[in-house]
Amino acid sequence: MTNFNLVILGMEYTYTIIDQNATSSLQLQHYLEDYGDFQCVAQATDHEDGLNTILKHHPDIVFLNLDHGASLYFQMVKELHLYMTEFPILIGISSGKDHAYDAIKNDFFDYWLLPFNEFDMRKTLLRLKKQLPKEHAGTTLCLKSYKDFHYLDTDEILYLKADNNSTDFFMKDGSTISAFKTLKTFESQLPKNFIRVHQSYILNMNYVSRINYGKSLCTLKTGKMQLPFSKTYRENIDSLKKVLSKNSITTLN
Amino acid sequence: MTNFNLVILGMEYTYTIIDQNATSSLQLQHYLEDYGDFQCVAQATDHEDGLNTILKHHPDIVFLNLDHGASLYFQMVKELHLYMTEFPILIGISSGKDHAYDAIKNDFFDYWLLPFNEFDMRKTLLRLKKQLPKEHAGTTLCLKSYKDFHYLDTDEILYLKADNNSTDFFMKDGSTISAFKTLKTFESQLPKNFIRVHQSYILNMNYVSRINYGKSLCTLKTGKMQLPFSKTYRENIDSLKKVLSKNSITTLN
DNA sequence: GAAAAACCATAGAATTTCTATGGTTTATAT
DNA sequence: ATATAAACCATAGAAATTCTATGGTTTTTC
Repeated sequence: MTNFNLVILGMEYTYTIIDQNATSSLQLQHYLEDYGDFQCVAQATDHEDGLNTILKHHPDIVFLNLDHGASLYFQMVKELHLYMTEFPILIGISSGKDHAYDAIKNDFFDYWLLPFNEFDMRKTLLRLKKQLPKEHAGTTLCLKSYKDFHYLDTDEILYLKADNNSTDFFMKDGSTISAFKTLKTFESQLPKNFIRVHQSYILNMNYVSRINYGKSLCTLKTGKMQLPFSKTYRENIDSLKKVLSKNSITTLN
Repeated sequence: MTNFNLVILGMEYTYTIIDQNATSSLQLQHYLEDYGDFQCVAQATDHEDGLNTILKHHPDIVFLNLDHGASLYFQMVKELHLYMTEFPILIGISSGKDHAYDAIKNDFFDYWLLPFNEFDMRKTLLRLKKQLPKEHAGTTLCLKSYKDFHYLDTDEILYLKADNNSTDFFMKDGSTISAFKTLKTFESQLPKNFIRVHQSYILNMNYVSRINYGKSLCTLKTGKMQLPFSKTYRENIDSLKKVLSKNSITTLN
């Protein structure tokens, strides 16, 4: 079910627009760009070019302007089934409702009336996200020992500390859990909001409230605990800063 | 994703019809009855009753006649979202195409024009089956020993023979594979086309070409091999006969 | 650049999974 | 119905896997 495109590009949906009208095509592109989460992989202006484009790029979504030669487009959609198993999501675009019936018959996901209406578009895209929930990054980690399976919600982990061969998990509720594996092994297993900042520490970005470059310390939201970071992992600290800055207004000097 | 109804009733889809018109409702019911795989769990004649019915029975599919008070039905569909997570498949029915646009906007799966057209209906139902493929009964069996995982396509298994604590699998290609488990354990693990016919045998119905009640023997298609069945498993032999007869013309005396 | 700590390979301990045995129950077939 | 045969079950020891401690090596810290 999960599309290759979605996997390698993270959470983004890829799409293709098939539209004779360059203006509406561009409008749509701009909107989707603003919206985020969508990436244009190709465009086409007629059904033949469109078929080729879809087969070449396997987009997650195909937008079709049905105003000119609708029947050819519907034919194209039927032909697509000959070649594809993972079928793209189809969204029709038209200045009238005349093609709505054929659209539903051809398994279209939605139908937009021109001129574009941001409200309608937003509704469709939200419905799409609801229906195709992207792998919300394995948010649970399993520590197993023999027949014991310990499932941790990674959102509950504040940070990890290396202790020779084993690793201690420090949880939000104050508990600590030990696992007999090196910190390095968890570096690759944990979701990307976990970053290594020190020889002995991996921390959950979601709990960092402060980065002090002078003292080389990160402060956590919970209990104002302080953890060191070091030169080796400077790049990770920078990306941490970038993520944190994204959602805040920086008070500069 | 798998609906509770679907699980306990095997492969059948449950449905509800909401239709003021008793005639079309009955027509639809009859068609679905003939088609098989569909089971009516309730009916309603208006949007209020319909809402209640859907929430009570959680049908897999809801058929809606939109000819009278379409807007009320669309409102009902919107309200449904407040209460349900596993949303039913919606199929609109109408004498005209006027509601097709609203239907697609409300996430309808399909839209049928009255009078009913068997071809259209069949197409929709096949599309539905394609999209919601029922658990096609784990057709592959895994024999594991330590870190060795041996996957068998159950379609390749002719029969199983007990050998004290272990079980021998006799395959289509002539090979035999041993597993250290009793025949009984496989009785429950294998798909339902496997039946126990003897203290020492389980066989794949798909390879049975003959049942001889006089000699208490089953003959297999491959190599004309003969396996005994016994009194204890007489009921299973009868259901085997029933299945085989279903797809053949019996020459009676 | 010295000290500390993570990392890695390995070997023995802990645990689980598998197979053989004998006794018990159930099924077969005359 | 009954003697015979074979599946079934529990169990115990064997085999395989998984885990943890040790010491040596490499990397990191300050």
